[in-house]
Amino acid sequence: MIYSSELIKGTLKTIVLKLLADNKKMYGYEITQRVKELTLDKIQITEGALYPTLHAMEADGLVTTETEFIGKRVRKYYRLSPSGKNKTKEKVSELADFMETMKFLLDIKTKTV
Amino acid sequence: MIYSSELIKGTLKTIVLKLLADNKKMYGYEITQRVKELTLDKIQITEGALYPTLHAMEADGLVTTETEFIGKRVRKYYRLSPSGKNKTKEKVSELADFMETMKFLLDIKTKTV
DNA sequence: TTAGATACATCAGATTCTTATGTATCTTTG
DNA sequence: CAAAGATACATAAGAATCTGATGTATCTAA
Repeated sequence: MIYSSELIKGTLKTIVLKLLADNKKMYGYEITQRVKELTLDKIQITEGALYPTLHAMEADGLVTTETEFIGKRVRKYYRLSPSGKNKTKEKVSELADFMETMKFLLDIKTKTV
Repeated sequence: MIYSSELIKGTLKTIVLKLLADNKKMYGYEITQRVKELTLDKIQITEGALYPTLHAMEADGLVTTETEFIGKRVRKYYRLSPSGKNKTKEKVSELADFMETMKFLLDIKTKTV
């Protein structure tokens, strides 16, 4: 089962930030594979969604980049900046909080009508 | 604190379905207020987002509607259809599953680099 | 009487994802 | 060794969905 894409909307940035916080530096393709692997294929980040997001994060100063060559092939590594680290904390705790709220909403049993 | 709007994207439909499952019938404005109240103002559904969603759910046969007059003012009640009830189960369990996965992702401590 | 709440609805613009396309290299397999 | 598949980047048209504004109308409380 793969989660419907709407569900993943809004969490992509948080996922990427968290992965970068745990792994010092990662490149785009690696992020897509890592997420796929960690979630047993249930979350599949497409490159069309990821690359623009990474570029936006770079433009926002949340990450810095380093280009590395593996043979003749280029790899672009992303690394959290200090403000990216702060952003990660914010986003992760906001998502954790949000999930608590959603859990509460979904468990409501009391009929009010 | 109000959750960033991206976070709520993708869960709106599920929230509405679940509320309808717990409350037989509700009208649009009531849904916005109930969510606001249940989440202590942390989730605020705007009418611009809600009404198109309700209309789409009606077009999809997930809900039926009844119009009622309160004085001279109209109220449009929404009620789950049988397929809407099934959809609710699907959506709620998918979201619960997704949240488990996200929790796991956000808690990853093992550094792999 | 006037501001705020109740209650519906639509829509331009913004954001963000999907899907496809494009380029290029490396590796595995028949 | 040729072809397919994986690795790795990137962009872009179109779709979907939300924001924020606007519009209409009624009811209630100050």
